[in-house]
Amino acid sequence: MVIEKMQTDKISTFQQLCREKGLRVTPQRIEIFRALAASDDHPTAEKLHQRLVESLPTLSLDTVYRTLGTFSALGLINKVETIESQAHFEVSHAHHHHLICERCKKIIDFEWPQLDDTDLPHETQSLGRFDKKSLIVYGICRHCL
Amino acid sequence: MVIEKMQTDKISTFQQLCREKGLRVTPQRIEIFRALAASDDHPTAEKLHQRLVESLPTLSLDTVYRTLGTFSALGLINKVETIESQAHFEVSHAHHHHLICERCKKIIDFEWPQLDDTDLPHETQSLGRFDKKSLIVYGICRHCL
DNA sequence: CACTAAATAAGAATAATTCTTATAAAAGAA
DNA sequence: TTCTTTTATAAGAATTATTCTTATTTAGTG
Ligand SMILES: [Mn+2]
Ligand SMILES: [Mn+2]
Ligand SMILES: [Zn+2]
Ligand SMILES: [Zn+2]
Repeated sequence: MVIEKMQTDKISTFQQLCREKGLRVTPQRIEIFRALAASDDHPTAEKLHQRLVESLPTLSLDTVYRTLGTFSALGLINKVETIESQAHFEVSHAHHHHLICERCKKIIDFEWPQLDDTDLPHETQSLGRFDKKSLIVYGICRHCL
Repeated sequence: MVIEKMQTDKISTFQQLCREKGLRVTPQRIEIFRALAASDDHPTAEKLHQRLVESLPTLSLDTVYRTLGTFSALGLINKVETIESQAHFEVSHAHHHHLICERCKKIIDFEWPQLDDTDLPHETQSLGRFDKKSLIVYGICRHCL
């Protein structure tokens, strides 16, 4: 119930934002956003498409890619960096970092405000203006241990 | 001169390691390793190939990919994680992190031993056994500022 | 030198992503 | 609502990045 409400809120905030940015609110965009927001993993475009064709049988994979690109440009979602060939996505939320299991490739969120608040080492100052920290920690998840 | 010596050392260490691992020392492997070790950027397979065809005109792109894969499996080189489509590579050296310029996409190394030595937040303990930290910091390099 | 296993070149194949174009449908106006 | 304009979509073609297949070459070894 609370969860459903959160979902509804997320969706209407999303629709709001689309209108502000001059983007049309299409069923495809709503469903793609909803599906990604409902994911607790970090799905690929392909995976999302697989999940969505159930409810939108004519949805094309291209639309998923195109829409994820649009959302990403708006900062609504993030492309998660990994060394894998397929890109992974997530709805933007509280800034966080990722654990990646080297065996099953699962991506797990965790927060580390202490790191976020720490300044980079002094010598980086001369290299440019850098800020957004994204930490990836590799290891083995508890299911694979 | 000192640099040349370092290079020679790197190459012979490399040859040593190949033999230990039962890998044949081929001109292609030597040159690919040399080219990557001589790079101060983080080239893609394609970029490396472009650089190498000058000295090895028959070198195939496939060999570059295959060889980088082999080296990577040995831990001799690293695939650098970015959200870009093409993979970037570097010869393994002192553990370090990366600054990525959002404008020119340049990848810049920096070290942060303090981060390396800091334990992850307590709540990650239950998620598995994670250790290898890889920090990417996004921003604008000084040339693009 | 001769043998054998491993590596390579070349091009075909595959996987991931993006592009092209004809059609559909949102948003806004009448 | 209906009409108009503009944007988004579906479908499949195209492109890009990477990997595979196979015939040939070569490193390592005796
Ligand atoms: Mn995440
Ligand atoms: Mn590096
Ligand atoms: Zn795992
Ligand atoms: Zn730059």
